[in-house]
Amino acid sequence: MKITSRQNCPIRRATSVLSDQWSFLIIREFFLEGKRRRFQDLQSELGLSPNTLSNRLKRLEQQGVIERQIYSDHPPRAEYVLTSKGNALAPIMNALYDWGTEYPDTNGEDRNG
Amino acid sequence: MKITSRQNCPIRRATSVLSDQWSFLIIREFFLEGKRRRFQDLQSELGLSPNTLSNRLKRLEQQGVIERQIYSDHPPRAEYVLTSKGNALAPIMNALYDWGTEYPDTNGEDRNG
DNA sequence: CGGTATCCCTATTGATACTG
DNA sequence: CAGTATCAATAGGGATACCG
Repeated sequence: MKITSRQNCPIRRATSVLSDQWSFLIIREFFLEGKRRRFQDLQSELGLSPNTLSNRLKRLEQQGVIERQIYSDHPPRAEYVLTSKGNALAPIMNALYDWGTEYPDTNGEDRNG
Repeated sequence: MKITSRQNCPIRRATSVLSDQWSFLIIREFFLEGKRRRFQDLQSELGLSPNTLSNRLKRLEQQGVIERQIYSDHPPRAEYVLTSKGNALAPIMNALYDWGTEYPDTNGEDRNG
């Protein structure tokens, strides 16, 4: 890692996308549960309210991490998939996984999920 | 990555520590600027208010990621260093760095720093 | 220098109800 | 099913002043 400038730092850019809990946890679901996730899947898996999930998904879509595919069926069906940019998060998720495995003792408060 | 349970997931544990922007960016400073960081160094480098920095440092210390060393000099001197647990974050930071380098185009709003 | 104490603003989140 | 609308609670964070 050869960071030379704090301005425009790659880590900063990365964490500006992954700035909050939900973004990480939503992306985790794609690696955990499968390539294609539906709105209600994510909601029940993560236990968040629909408006929060909607906001996070919109942001992630804007950032090019996930892609939304909507089918006008009845009932309607929406599927979210990782883009190549989203799939490229795998090393980060793996690194987080490894670290969380090696140091399981965080006194961080736990939520449902 | 073989996640079997959403409960007690290592990624969840990791992100509960690295839940916010500042934690990542504070830790980044240790890898960027050096092993030992002082309060004022971090504050001027990151451009945050002292109370916010104080809160983040306390939490990171509680979580065992950094260690606080206080010297009762005049003027007083405090130094923060990464613990082994904190140093073990290097792969995560590297992965974030790589991803942020490969995908520099996030429309995430930028701050100072 | 290394913080703490206030005050205040904003974003995030949950809860709930509702729509196409 | 896949969201949107609304209201309320909370935490994160900035600005500023102050203390040992």
